[in-house]
Amino acid sequence: MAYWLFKSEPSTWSWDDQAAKGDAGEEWDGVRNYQARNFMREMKIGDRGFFYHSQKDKEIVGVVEVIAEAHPDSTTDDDRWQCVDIKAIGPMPTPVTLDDVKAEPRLSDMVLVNNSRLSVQPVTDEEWRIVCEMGGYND
DNA sequence: GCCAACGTTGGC
DNA sequence: GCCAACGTTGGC
Repeated sequence: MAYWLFKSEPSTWSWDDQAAKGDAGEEWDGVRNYQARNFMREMKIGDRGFFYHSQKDKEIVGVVEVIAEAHPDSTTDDDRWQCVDIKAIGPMPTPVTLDDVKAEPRLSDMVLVNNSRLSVQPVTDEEWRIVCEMGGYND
Protein backbone atom coordinates (compact mmCIF):
# COMPACT_ATOMS: atom_id res chain seq x y z
CA MET A 1 0.00 0.00 0.00
CA ALA A 2 1.21 3.47 -0.82
CA TYR A 3 0.81 6.66 1.17
CA TRP A 4 -0.01 10.16 -0.06
CA LEU A 5 -0.81 13.67 1.08
CA PHE A 6 -3.75 15.73 -0.17
CA LYS A 7 -3.62 19.46 0.31
CA SER A 8 -6.64 21.71 0.41
CA GLU A 9 -7.42 25.22 1.41
CA PRO A 10 -10.06 24.76 4.14
CA SER A 11 -12.20 27.65 2.90
CA THR A 12 -12.56 25.79 -0.40
CA TRP A 13 -12.77 22.18 0.78
CA SER A 14 -12.10 21.34 4.41
CA TRP A 15 -11.69 18.17 6.44
CA ASP A 16 -15.21 18.75 7.81
CA ASP A 17 -16.57 18.89 4.26
CA GLN A 18 -14.76 15.66 3.47
CA ALA A 19 -15.88 13.92 6.67
CA ALA A 20 -19.50 14.95 6.02
CA LYS A 21 -19.41 12.86 2.83
CA GLY A 22 -18.85 9.74 4.90
CA ASP A 23 -18.10 6.47 3.18
CA ALA A 24 -19.48 7.78 -0.12
CA GLY A 25 -16.42 10.00 -0.33
CA GLU A 26 -15.81 12.66 -2.92
CA GLU A 27 -13.81 13.37 -6.06
CA TRP A 28 -10.48 15.08 -5.46
CA ASP A 29 -11.20 17.34 -8.40
CA GLY A 30 -9.83 20.65 -9.56
CA VAL A 31 -6.20 19.57 -9.81
CA ARG A 32 -4.60 21.30 -12.81
CA ASN A 33 -1.03 20.26 -12.32
CA TYR A 34 0.64 17.41 -14.17
CA GLN A 35 2.82 16.24 -11.31
CA ALA A 36 -0.14 16.05 -8.96
CA ARG A 37 -2.24 14.31 -11.60
CA ASN A 38 0.48 11.76 -12.27
CA PHE A 39 0.58 10.85 -8.61
CA MET A 40 -3.18 10.34 -8.64
CA ARG A 41 -2.82 8.01 -11.61
CA GLU A 42 -0.50 5.86 -9.52
CA MET A 43 -2.98 5.53 -6.67
CA LYS A 44 -4.74 2.27 -5.96
CA ILE A 45 -7.92 1.58 -4.07
CA GLY A 46 -7.09 1.18 -0.40
CA ASP A 47 -4.10 3.58 -0.45
CA ARG A 48 -4.06 5.96 2.50
CA GLY A 49 -3.41 9.67 2.57
CA PHE A 50 -3.05 12.60 4.91
CA PHE A 51 -5.49 15.49 4.60
CA TYR A 52 -3.62 18.79 4.94
CA HIS A 53 -5.10 22.24 5.47
CA SER A 54 -3.02 24.88 3.69
CA GLN A 55 -2.94 28.64 4.23
CA LYS A 56 -4.34 29.55 7.65
CA ASP A 57 -4.06 26.25 9.53
CA LYS A 58 -1.05 24.59 7.86
CA GLU A 59 -1.60 21.26 9.55
CA ILE A 60 -2.36 17.62 8.84
CA VAL A 61 -5.85 17.15 10.19
CA GLY A 62 -7.00 13.70 9.13
CA VAL A 63 -6.54 10.43 7.28
CA VAL A 64 -8.29 9.47 4.07
CA GLU A 65 -8.50 6.38 1.87
CA VAL A 66 -8.57 6.10 -1.92
CA ILE A 67 -11.90 4.54 -2.94
CA ALA A 68 -11.78 5.04 -6.72
CA GLU A 69 -8.79 5.11 -9.04
CA ALA A 70 -8.08 7.88 -11.54
CA HIS A 71 -11.00 8.84 -13.74
CA PRO A 72 -11.94 12.00 -15.71
CA ASP A 73 -12.36 15.11 -13.58
CA SER A 74 -16.05 16.00 -13.72
CA THR A 75 -15.34 19.71 -13.28
CA THR A 76 -13.76 20.06 -16.73
CA ASP A 77 -14.23 18.87 -20.32
CA ASP A 78 -10.48 18.85 -20.76
CA ASP A 79 -9.62 15.15 -20.86
CA ARG A 80 -6.07 15.79 -19.66
CA TRP A 81 -7.32 16.15 -16.11
CA GLN A 82 -8.21 13.19 -13.95
CA CYS A 83 -8.81 12.61 -10.28
CA VAL A 84 -9.38 9.90 -7.70
CA ASP A 85 -12.15 9.60 -5.11
CA ILE A 86 -11.29 9.61 -1.42
CA LYS A 87 -13.20 9.14 1.81
CA ALA A 88 -12.42 10.30 5.33
CA ILE A 89 -11.18 7.55 7.67
CA GLY A 90 -10.61 9.55 10.84
CA PRO A 91 -9.24 12.78 12.26
CA MET A 92 -5.76 13.26 13.67
CA PRO A 93 -6.26 13.25 17.46
CA THR A 94 -3.58 15.95 17.56
CA PRO A 95 -3.19 17.78 14.24
CA VAL A 96 0.42 17.82 13.06
CA THR A 97 1.40 21.32 12.02
CA LEU A 98 3.85 22.37 9.36
CA ASP A 99 6.05 23.72 12.14
CA ASP A 100 5.96 20.31 13.83
CA VAL A 101 7.03 18.65 10.58
CA LYS A 102 9.83 21.15 10.04
CA ALA A 103 11.02 20.63 13.62
CA GLU A 104 11.33 16.86 13.16
CA PRO A 105 14.68 16.02 11.54
CA ARG A 106 13.42 12.65 10.29
CA LEU A 107 10.82 14.51 8.21
CA SER A 108 13.22 16.94 6.58
CA ASP A 109 12.82 15.24 3.20
CA MET A 110 9.04 15.42 3.14
CA VAL A 111 7.68 16.97 -0.05
CA LEU A 112 5.47 19.13 2.13
CA VAL A 113 8.57 20.92 3.39
CA ASN A 114 10.50 21.05 0.14
CA ASN A 115 7.84 21.65 -2.49
CA SER A 116 5.08 23.45 -0.69
CA ARG A 117 3.11 24.20 -3.85
CA LEU A 118 2.48 20.62 -4.91
CA SER A 119 -1.10 19.78 -3.95
CA VAL A 120 -0.89 15.98 -4.18
CA GLN A 121 2.27 14.39 -2.84
CA PRO A 122 3.76 10.98 -2.11
CA VAL A 123 4.59 10.10 1.51
CA THR A 124 7.07 7.38 2.41
CA ASP A 125 6.24 4.52 4.78
CA GLU A 126 8.60 5.96 7.38
CA GLU A 127 7.17 9.48 7.08
CA TRP A 128 3.70 8.04 7.45
CA ARG A 129 4.63 6.18 10.60
CA ILE A 130 6.33 9.20 12.17
CA VAL A 131 3.48 11.61 11.43
CA CYS A 132 0.90 9.14 12.77
CA GLU A 133 2.98 8.83 15.92
CA MET A 134 3.22 12.60 16.32
CA GLY A 135 -0.52 13.01 15.77
CA GLY A 136 -1.50 10.17 18.08
CA TYR A 137 -3.19 8.36 15.22
CA ASN A 138 -3.51 4.57 15.44
CA ASP A 139 -4.72 2.43 12.56
C1' DG B 1 -1.58 41.50 1.96
C1' DC B 2 2.85 40.69 -0.01
C1' DC B 3 5.86 38.36 -2.72
C1' DA B 4 8.82 34.44 -4.15
C1' DA B 5 8.54 30.26 -6.51
C1' DC B 6 6.72 27.70 -9.81
C1' DG B 7 4.01 26.04 -13.78
C1' DT B 8 1.51 27.04 -17.88
C1' DT B 9 0.54 29.65 -21.98
C1' DG B 10 1.29 31.59 -26.29
C1' DG B 11 3.96 34.35 -29.60
C1' DC B 12 7.80 33.99 -32.36
C1' DG C 1 11.22 24.53 -29.33
C1' DC C 2 12.41 28.56 -26.72
C1' DC C 3 11.36 31.88 -23.51
C1' DA C 4 8.92 35.97 -21.78
C1' DA C 5 4.72 37.00 -19.71
C1' DC C 6 1.33 35.83 -16.85
C1' DG C 7 -1.47 33.55 -13.22
C1' DT C 8 -1.66 30.88 -9.08
C1' DT C 9 -0.22 29.01 -4.83
C1' DG C 10 0.93 29.22 -0.19
C1' DG C 11 4.18 30.58 3.50
C1' DC C 12 5.25 34.49 5.99
